[in-house]
Amino acid sequence: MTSPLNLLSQLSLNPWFGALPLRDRKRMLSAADLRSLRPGEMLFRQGDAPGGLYALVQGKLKMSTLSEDGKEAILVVLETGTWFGEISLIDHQPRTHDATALAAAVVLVLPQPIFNQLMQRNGFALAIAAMLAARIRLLYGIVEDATLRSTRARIARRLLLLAHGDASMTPSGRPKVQVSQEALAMMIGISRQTLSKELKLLVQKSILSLGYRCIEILSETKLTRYGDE
Amino acid sequence: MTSPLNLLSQLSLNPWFGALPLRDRKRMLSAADLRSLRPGEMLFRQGDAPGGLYALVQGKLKMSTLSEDGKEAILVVLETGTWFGEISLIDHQPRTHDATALAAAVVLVLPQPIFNQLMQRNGFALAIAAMLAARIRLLYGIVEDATLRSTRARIARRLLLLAHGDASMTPSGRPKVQVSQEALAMMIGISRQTLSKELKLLVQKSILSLGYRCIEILSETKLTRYGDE
DNA sequence: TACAAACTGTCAATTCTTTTACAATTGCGG
DNA sequence: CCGCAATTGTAAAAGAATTGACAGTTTGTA
Repeated sequence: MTSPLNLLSQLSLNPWFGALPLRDRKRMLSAADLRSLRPGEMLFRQGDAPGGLYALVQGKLKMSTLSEDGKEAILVVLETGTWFGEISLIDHQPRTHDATALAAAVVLVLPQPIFNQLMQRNGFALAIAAMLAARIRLLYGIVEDATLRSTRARIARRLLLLAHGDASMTPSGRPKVQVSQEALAMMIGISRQTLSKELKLLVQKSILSLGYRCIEILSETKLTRYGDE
Repeated sequence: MTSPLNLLSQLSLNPWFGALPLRDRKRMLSAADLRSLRPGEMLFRQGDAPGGLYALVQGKLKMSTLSEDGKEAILVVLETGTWFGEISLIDHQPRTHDATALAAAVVLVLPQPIFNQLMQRNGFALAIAAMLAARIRLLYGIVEDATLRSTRARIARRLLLLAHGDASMTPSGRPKVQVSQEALAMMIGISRQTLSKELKLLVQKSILSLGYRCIEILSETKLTRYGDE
């Protein structure tokens, strides 16, 4: 399952990693270590010193921050294949978020020195720049949603975002978002109750169907329209 | 005022640009054109094809997006010396925001081909990566504020953010934020009336003093405490 | 200098969210 | 397979923000 060869092909499914020259990819895998996390275990905390570049090999990780008064904001839930943690490596500043395993997880850890070496190669630096640009576009979208869209529209848009980032599909081919309503509410920045009410509304319109820790999108088309206000 | 030499020293006040090797800085300036904008004129629009890398030489620019129903969200108001517009150059995707001159402005335009050439040099690519990382940290902060802080705290924090990005100081050395309340409200994502009420409250506590299109911060310390909820 | 346009202050009515509280359901570990 | 912990559904009361409306203020400019 985690033999070097399978790992290479599995991680290469990620478009960013897959587009790197084979040489770089092999170099990264051979220099990296695997680390297992139990559910609830933290990979790093906000404020920690940078430790390395990570790839999520198995399981789910949430990136979140806590406010002084104990409220939690979830920035994103990472899916298998995602690379993350590069910001701290680039600017040598503390980690911006807590990274916590939601389920048993395995991450690949590329030590900082190796990352620094790779960054000396211009092709790799350009690839990292492209990754950063993608992150920024994503964040622009989130900021835009937060500042000028209604709660209703933000729910729809976040669901679509999760559906795309998330590979898990139902047998019927419909996207299934596997997050608790509580966590989803924390991503959007609203209360669980408000979210619950809005979701019910979407169920009535047969745009969604709800399960335990799981939201199935029945009609992406309708949901998109819903997200346009 | 805009002679090549003055331009170099003026733009070098910006930490990012100032840290580039002199050779790169000269190369950039000699390859770039100046462009003047009248108040209200747009440098580019959301959805436009990438045109170049920009530096604001004089005046003020706002970066904003419009929603379908006509509401405007201002991401940021750029101050003199800021470089911007790099995302589209990196990922070759359309511009993410509208860029509009708030006052008569002058921008430096570095054509895309020159930018691409520079990116071939690893030192420059690393500098761009650092710039992107800084953008991402800023955005993380904005997202965090939007999702888990009260309106009150967000106002305080955004004022502090503007005060730092903004070089304009009063004779007494206190930071003065020169933005209309309407624009500030659009950045935070609240209505002008709500903002006005909160600002008055801050005036009563002698943390701020208000003028026409201008907010003076009397006590950064108190304002910071206020922003911590 | 007088006028128009842009900006600010304030209020009441309305809409939207959170909070608090509790019942019902689901899933997993022993 | 039973029970506990996590999750979801719902409702009423309280709290906040938006909307719409209008008066007062400042600025620049004709």
